[in-house]
Amino acid sequence: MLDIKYLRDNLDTVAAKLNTRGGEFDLTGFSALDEKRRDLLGRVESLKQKRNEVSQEVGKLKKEGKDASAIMADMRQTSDEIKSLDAELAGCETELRDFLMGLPNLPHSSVPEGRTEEDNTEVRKWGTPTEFSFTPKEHTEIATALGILDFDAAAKLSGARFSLLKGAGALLERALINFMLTIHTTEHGYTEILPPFMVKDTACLGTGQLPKFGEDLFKIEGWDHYLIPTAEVPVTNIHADEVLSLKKLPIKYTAYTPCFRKEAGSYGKDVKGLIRLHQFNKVELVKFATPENSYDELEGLLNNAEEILKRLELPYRIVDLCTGDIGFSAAKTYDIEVWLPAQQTYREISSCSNFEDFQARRAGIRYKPEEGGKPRFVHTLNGSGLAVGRTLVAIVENYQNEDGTITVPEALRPYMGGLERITVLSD
RNA sequence: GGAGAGGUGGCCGAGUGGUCGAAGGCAGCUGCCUGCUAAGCAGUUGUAGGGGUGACUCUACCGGGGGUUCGAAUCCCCCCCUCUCCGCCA
Repeated sequence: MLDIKYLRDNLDTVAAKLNTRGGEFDLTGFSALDEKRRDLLGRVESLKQKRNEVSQEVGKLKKEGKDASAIMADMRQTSDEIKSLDAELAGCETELRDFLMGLPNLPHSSVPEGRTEEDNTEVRKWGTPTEFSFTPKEHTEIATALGILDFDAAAKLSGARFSLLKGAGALLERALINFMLTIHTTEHGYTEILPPFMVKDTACLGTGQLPKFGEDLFKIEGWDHYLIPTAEVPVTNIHADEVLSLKKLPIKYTAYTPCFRKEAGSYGKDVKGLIRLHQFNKVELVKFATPENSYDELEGLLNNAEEILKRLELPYRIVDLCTGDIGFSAAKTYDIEVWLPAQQTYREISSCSNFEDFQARRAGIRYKPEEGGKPRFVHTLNGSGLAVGRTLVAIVENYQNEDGTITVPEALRPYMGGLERITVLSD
C-alpha cells in the first residue's frame, strides 16, 4: 500500500510512475474521495467534541441534583447525527482503503522502463550453456524413462499440473531442499522457519496476494484460510503488527514450503513437465531491513540465491525486470534464470524482490529507528532460494548422459547418500 | 466436541456508567544528588488520524464487531484468541 499522504501531495508523479507498469491507473477519483473523508472527519469530530463536553456537563448537573433533561434531549439528536456521519465516514474509508489496496507499488528509479519481458535487461551471466555431444532431451522424457517421475500416476490422483516423484527422483527433490536450507542457514546466516501452509486472508492482504489476486489462490472451503502460494506469505507476516528493534535488523529467514497456485490464466503455458504445477516446492529467503540498507540487502539476497546454482554448477543469468514485468507488490525485482538445454533457453528459477515499505505498511511491520524515534515501516524483501522443482528440472537436463542416466552434481552427493548417478529405477 | 477462567499502555497489574488515556509498580528517558557502583529525590515517557507555519489542539484506541445511554474500559449481544480440566487424535 502506498502512503496516502505521499499520494495526496504527489498525485501526478504517482500516476506517471504507476503507468510505467503498463496498466492504466485512474487516480482522478482519489482526490475527491480523500477530501470527502477529511470533510466528514472534521464534522464528526467536532460533534464528538461537543458531545464529550455536554456529557460532562450532564454529569455535573446530575450530581448537583439539577435537571438536565433539556440538553439530554438535544444531545440525543447530536448522537444520532454522529451515528449517521460515522456510518458515512466508515463507508468512505472502506472505499478509500479498497482503492489504495488495489494500487501496485511504485517501481524504484533504477528499474528499466518497459512493457514486456522483452524489455528486461540482462545484468550478468554465470557459466556457459552446457555442451552436449548428442541431442539433449527434455526433462520429462529423461525422468519418465528412468522411472523417477510419473505424471500418469499424478494425473490419476490429482489431474493436470501435478507431479509424482519416485525413488531417486523423490530423493533428489528432498536432497535439494536439504542442501539449500543447509547453505542458507549455516553459511548465509538465515534462520530456518517451518511455517503453516495455510494462512488467514489477513496474511495474504499483508503481502499483496489479496485482494487483487484471489483467483490464483486455493481457498479452503467453508473457512477463511488459503493454501500458501509461496512461503513469502506466512514468513513475512510473522512480524505483522509489530515494532521491531533496530538492533534486530536485518532479520533473515529461510523456509521450505510447498506452494499452491491455481495458475489461472496460464492455460496452454508450460503444459508439459515440471515447470508449472499447482503444487511445487520452494525454499524461500525473506528479509526485514531498514530503508537505508534494503537495496544492499537485495543484492545480498540475490547473491545467496545465486550461490546455490554456482554450487550445483548450473549456468544461469540475472535479469533486471522492467517496469511492466515486476510484480504488484515489488519496487524492484531480479529474476535468476537457469539454462535449460532441451529448450535452448534460460528459464526463471528465482525471483528476488525489494518491496520497500509496501508490504510493511499493509501488514503493519515497523521498527524503532533509535531511542525516542518514531516507529517507521521496515523494508521487506524476499526471493526464491530456489524453486526446487525447477532446480530438479535443470539438473536432469544439464546433467543428462547419452545413455539416459543422470549424473548427480558433486555438491549434492553428500545429501543423497553418496549417489553419483541416477539410473533406471527397477521395481 | 463438553466444562470453566481470562484478554487493560513496552511489561506486570488495579478499575468502575460520568472529571479514566486509564491508579500503582517495573522498565525507559531527563535533571538533581553522591568520589565510582548502588540507592534516593523531582519531572517525563503510547499509537493512529484530523486542524494549525508553529507553540498547540481535537478525535479515536482498555481482544474484534454491533447495541443500550446525554455519556461505556465499565451494562447487553455476537465473534476471535489464550489458559485449565474432560473427551478424541498424529
